[in-house]
Amino acid sequence: MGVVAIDLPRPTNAELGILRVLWALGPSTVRRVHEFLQGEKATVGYTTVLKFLQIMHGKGLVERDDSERAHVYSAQLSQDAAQRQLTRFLVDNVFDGSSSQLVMQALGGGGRASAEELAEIRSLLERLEQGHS
Amino acid sequence: MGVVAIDLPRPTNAELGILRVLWALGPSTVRRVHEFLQGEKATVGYTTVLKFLQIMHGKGLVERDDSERAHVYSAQLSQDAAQRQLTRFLVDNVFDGSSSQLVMQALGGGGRASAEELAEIRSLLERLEQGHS
DNA sequence: TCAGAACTACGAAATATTTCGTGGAACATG
DNA sequence: CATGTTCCACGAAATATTTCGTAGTTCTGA
Repeated sequence: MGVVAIDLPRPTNAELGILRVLWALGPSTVRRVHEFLQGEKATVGYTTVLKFLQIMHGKGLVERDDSERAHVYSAQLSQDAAQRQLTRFLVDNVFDGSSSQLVMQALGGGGRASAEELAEIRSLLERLEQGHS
Repeated sequence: MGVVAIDLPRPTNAELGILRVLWALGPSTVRRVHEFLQGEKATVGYTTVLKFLQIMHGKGLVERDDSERAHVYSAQLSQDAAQRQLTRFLVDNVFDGSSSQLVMQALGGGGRASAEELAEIRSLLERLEQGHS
């Protein structure tokens, strides 16, 4: 189905934009999401945000608590899961299946990584090298 | 422009599918691209591939040599550039701007990475740690 | 030469995505 | 209670993406 070898349906750009807000704020009303978006750069109408949330709810990307008049939405697709899915997508379709190529790219590419982060990566690396005895 | 903070226009899924073939084969005719795609899984018509190549040429994603009857297309967006762009997109929009989080994900996540690749990563890591003195 | 094969260009249908506006219900308050 | 505000549902326009089919041209081989 489709030219690209893909199974999992990636969130669209706009959906990602909404999810980012939900990940940052936690469960939120439409108004909160909308206000957050104003604060950034996007000029997007209130009902646009509402509509997206409704669509995403239909797709199962967000949960809805409609016990109050102002419905509260929360991400159903966790940030962690999205990270896994999209990283896999990138590896499979742009990095010839080589996750270490992606690592090289992410580490090298103008990357700002603190000493702490580098240490964390190193420790993970050492654990992996252990398993490679 | 749009809810997601993005400037660079990502290639669409189908476009990525075509680019992958061009990256793998190098400059190719429509027929070669189409045949390669058959070999995989996709069931896609010849004129569909042709149309995509034309559209992508219009967008500047591929180059066209039409000196022969069978035009030869080649990726204008290099695999390397696509890797940079999409990695940045992922970092910015899904990893809160933290490329090392992406590294952790790519390294950890079910990753198969050979000993050689790990060594390469380690060496890059050490170079980065140098710069952090 | 002439039928078929190989190509390109183009139109257009079918979806998917993105974006609001309108209408009506629920709520707050002077 | 009258009226302005807040909120949701829904319709629908504008665009973008994905996919072919048809028409017309050029080439090839019997």
